[in-house]
Amino acid sequence: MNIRELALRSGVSTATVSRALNDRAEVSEATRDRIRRLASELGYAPNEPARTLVRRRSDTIGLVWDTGYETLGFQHPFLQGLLSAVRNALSEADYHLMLLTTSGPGDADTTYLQAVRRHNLEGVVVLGTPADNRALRALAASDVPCSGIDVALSGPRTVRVTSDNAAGAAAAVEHLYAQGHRRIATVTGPLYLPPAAERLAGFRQACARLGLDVPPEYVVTGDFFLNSGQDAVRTLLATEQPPTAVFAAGDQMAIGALHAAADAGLSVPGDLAIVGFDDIDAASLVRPALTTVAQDQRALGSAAVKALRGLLDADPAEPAEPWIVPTRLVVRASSRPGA
Amino acid sequence: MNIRELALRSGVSTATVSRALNDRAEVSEATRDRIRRLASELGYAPNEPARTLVRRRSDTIGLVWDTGYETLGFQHPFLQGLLSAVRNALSEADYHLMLLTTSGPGDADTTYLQAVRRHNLEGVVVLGTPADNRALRALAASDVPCSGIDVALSGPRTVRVTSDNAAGAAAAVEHLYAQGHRRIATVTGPLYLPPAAERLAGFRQACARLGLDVPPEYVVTGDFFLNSGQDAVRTLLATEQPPTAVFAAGDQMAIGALHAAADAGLSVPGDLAIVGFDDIDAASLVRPALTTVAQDQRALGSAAVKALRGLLDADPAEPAEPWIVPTRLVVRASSRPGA
DNA sequence: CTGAAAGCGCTTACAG
DNA sequence: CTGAAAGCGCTTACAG
Repeated sequence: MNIRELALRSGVSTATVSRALNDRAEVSEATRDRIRRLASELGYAPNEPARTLVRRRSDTIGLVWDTGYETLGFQHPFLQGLLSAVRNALSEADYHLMLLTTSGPGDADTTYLQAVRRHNLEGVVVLGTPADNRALRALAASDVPCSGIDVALSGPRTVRVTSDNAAGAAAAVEHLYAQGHRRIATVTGPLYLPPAAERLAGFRQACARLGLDVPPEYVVTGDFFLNSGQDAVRTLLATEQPPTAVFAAGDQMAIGALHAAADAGLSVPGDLAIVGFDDIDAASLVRPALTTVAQDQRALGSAAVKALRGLLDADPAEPAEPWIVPTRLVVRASSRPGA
Repeated sequence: MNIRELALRSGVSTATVSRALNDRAEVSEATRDRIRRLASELGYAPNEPARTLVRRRSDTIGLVWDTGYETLGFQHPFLQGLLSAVRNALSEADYHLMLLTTSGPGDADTTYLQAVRRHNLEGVVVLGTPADNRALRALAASDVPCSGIDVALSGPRTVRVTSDNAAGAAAAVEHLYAQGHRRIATVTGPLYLPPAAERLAGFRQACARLGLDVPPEYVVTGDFFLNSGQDAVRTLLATEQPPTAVFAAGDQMAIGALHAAADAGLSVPGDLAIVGFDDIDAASLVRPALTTVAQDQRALGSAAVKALRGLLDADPAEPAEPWIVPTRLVVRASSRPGA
């Protein structure tokens, strides 16, 4: 069933069918309704490749989801929910979604860009990928609109979407302060990563605002993985004036902190309160359940899509402002004295 | 840059360019090499929609990833890794991947099927979706080849890919037996789900083989979520002859079991050994770290792709055999006495 | 081994 | 408001 058959059956030309189906103003209401009814009766579905060919646009967005082959390094703890959110936001905006890959470990040079050209993709959303790969750099440097969630893409038509890391960290500190804590330490992520740096900045600002002293030994650098959190808290507990609360800039590190506290015979939150960041699945599974700064995956996904659409309409000359998405503090047992 | 320009620059016809780029036998080696070199110099990328239009095939596979809008119910604990695996396997086989959605909560009738027709998709991989939705049923019932990972699709050209649940459960029992346990209980998933039923069957078979008695109260039905595991173990510990080991058919339930043991003042694995299934992230984050039957996500992904390709070539009349992927027991502290 | 031509299924000026 | 015609960028019999 193609448009010609449908035209024959409706007794009009293919041009009229096309106009009816695409809701063009020129077609009379009666004809339009008749054709549409017939189309859905016959189960007619327009051939998208043909439409793309002639319209020179595909209504399709590409998705870069990780660095291809075997990079385990830094992975978003919640890529899954993020992907759903992006998918939903995109389909609400009537876009299709194509998953992009670099074909293999080696030749990953302009593969993303090639895919974009080949399929007439209108833009790309980049999720939780280390930005240091050639294919991605080439893509960002091109004129293809790219929206990166927690990825700082550098290029003429790129935009970054991120949680409000600073405000989230500050909320964690304020919460601990409200519980009576005055000696609050932090375990950071690798500071060359923007989210890690921003969370630390938010931590410092909040402490300053509240008049809390942050001795240098209260800031320990981790790597977002469990062991680094455990080591960091071990170190913190060995200081002369150990903290009574720790803000870990990622949930895995916070869980490591939980383990270190247990190893030291400390009760959480009684002897040491702990707050994480992200709200990964494990945060609500461990014991005590982890208080954490939750990222709003759905909002991130829809912001990424909105940001991308902004890019599509915008003047390419003007750099796009980053989109900052609010976080939400989820208080659980690891910081709640009453628990 | 399109094929006409490239043809002009190479001094041959578009037909010859097409043949060279598609590696047809009729073209002379010299011409082919010259054209290919020029193409990559000029950064020529063929227009896929145009190719799809004329070839009537898109080299693209669709992916159904969940039931669209807001179904939280049963979610694969590791959809993320699975998706990467499918993506990699597909791109190795030179297929592109399109993410499919039902447009919204209501009108999800033939949306998947429509998308397949519109985009000329050659098949669909279905991941961790409750199969009880109309769009998916319509898709499975059609002549579109569908490969479901842990989803039993019913239709003429469908195939199921799944972990070897029975063998995995049996391996868990054998491991516990080898540690000296003779009173082993299980917490199952909802038994209308094939994986849950198969894990229980494997558990029973292994017990029978080893001559272990399984009193009825040693089989408790859960729902794959944490609380049900916790409740189940509470119940088990209240029996006259409490088990010394528990096999939980999912990691979340196993973590719940850990909590129940802790609540009862029991040490794990000393007083109660616990083994889970899946190897979700949290399994290695909790304490004691969880012994579990790991599903091989990469193998599942590539099996899904192979199964789908098998379907593409196969005689539609013959029902496809399910693909069964081996699991791997990951021994951690929750069952290792020495730990 | 190569080229001229037809055609894949649509959309969109252009003319009426 | 509608139709005839051109054309989007490719591939593939067909002829040579």
